[in-house]
Amino acid sequence: MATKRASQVKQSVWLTPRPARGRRSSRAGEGGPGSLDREVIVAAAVRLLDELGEPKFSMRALASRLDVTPMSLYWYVADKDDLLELALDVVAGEMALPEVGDGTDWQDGLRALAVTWRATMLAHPWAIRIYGDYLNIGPNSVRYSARALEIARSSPLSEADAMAALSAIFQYTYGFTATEVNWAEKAAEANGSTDDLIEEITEAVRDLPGVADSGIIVERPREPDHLLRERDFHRALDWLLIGMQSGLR
Amino acid sequence: MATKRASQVKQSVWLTPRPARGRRSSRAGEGGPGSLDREVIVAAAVRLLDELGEPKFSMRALASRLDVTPMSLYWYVADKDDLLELALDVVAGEMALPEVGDGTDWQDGLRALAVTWRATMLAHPWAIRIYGDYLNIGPNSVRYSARALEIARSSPLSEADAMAALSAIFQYTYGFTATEVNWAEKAAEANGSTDDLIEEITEAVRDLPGVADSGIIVERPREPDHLLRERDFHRALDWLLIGMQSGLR
DNA sequence: ACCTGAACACCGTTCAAGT
DNA sequence: ACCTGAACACCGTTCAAGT
Repeated sequence: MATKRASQVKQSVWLTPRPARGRRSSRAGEGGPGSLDREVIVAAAVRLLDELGEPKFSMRALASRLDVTPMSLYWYVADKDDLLELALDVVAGEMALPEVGDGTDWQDGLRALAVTWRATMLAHPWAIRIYGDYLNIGPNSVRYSARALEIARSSPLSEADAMAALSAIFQYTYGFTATEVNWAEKAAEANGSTDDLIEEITEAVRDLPGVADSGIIVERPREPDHLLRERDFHRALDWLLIGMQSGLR
Repeated sequence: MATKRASQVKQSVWLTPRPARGRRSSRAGEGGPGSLDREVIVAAAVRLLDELGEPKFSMRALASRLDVTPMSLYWYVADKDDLLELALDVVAGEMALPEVGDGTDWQDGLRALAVTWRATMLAHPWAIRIYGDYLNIGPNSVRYSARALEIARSSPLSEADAMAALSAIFQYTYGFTATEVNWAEKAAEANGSTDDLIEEITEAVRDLPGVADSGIIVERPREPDHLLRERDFHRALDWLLIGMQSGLR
């Protein structure tokens, strides 16, 4: 990730689309070793990433999952970076595209864009970790971005404001979801729920130098974390949308 | 990162603070090999991370920079994770704390919190990449968080809204800055400015399948990127603050 | 055309040993 | 108390070789 060719903008698989190699789906659904294929490899990568998480995922682990030598993968993908970029676009393909136009409100549209993005990333926590390392211009990502553009432009906002609105919604959603995923992963490592972890951390932080002696009160929320999270996520979206609206007069 | 002890919540150096080992600053400013110290190591780590970036930083590289064997570092820090967590708190120490109370507006306070956080992270791009992997409860981080709490509570918002407001500001700022850093890093890899990169990508994306044939117009902004970024960053903060304000009546 | 084996240049970290 | 050397269990990727 981000450790790529040091020169031009070949920064993406999608900009130098070598054709997928391997048997071109002759007799579909054959299975078993030997039936390698770029799509098969990428699909297996997504599943293994879901299983192991990004830090434990490796080319070697993927190869052994597919019952081949690590190096055989390199017949189909240029390197690990390219494979991950392909995997990201598979994930992007899972995002439900919100409707646009006539009946639907642009504010509902923007919210729906945020909601589907978050849901998809929560389903593949590794994806949000590497998301920023790639351009995300695969067919599925592009489809999503195009719809996002349409929705933003269907609003009464100026072109500049519409673009800023899209960025704002997206960057907030990115930050929120990344934080969310990190807590979930920390909780999983501690073999507990996010609530347990928050409880423990809150206790511990209370006794920290600089906290105990200052006047700050550190309270843990009295509400289950996932409910609070849901509410807070939408509350900030409300705030953003209200703010956007307000500029219209 | 995130590859830690699989059991309890010893998830942070700060929760199990082994005393820093090494000569306790006898005759300060001695320099040269042999004058190892936890602080010296962490400071060197920050500098090397600034220089190399996170992906190229390694315990071995740090050791060779300090003219010692890799393993000598492990006398002072438990592992790489702990070292990075310590480095992150050094960075947190660079954040300017906004004033709170009487004279100053809570909205200006929240904005200042976002601005200083972003500025600090832009100065140490590696920091934002690993930020989410740690609890960030070192003394400097805690000082910042405490001030953030004070500012939020100085607002007329309800306790719940004040907490949600803080999250919203922070998560938006995190998302915005992370995106910003990623673009800057991609530009650096391509040996060009962010503007050049955006230009090239925009051109390339235009010709992509699914873009060319659809009706979407992909235009590049007519304004230098850093200006646009500054404006957009603050515009979304405006929107959030307007939204928060609006709930008060 | 597709896959393998050996090898290279890396990692973080262990352990026992040196001073 | 502090530092080292050798070794282990990993990485991604090269290259030449097999079929």
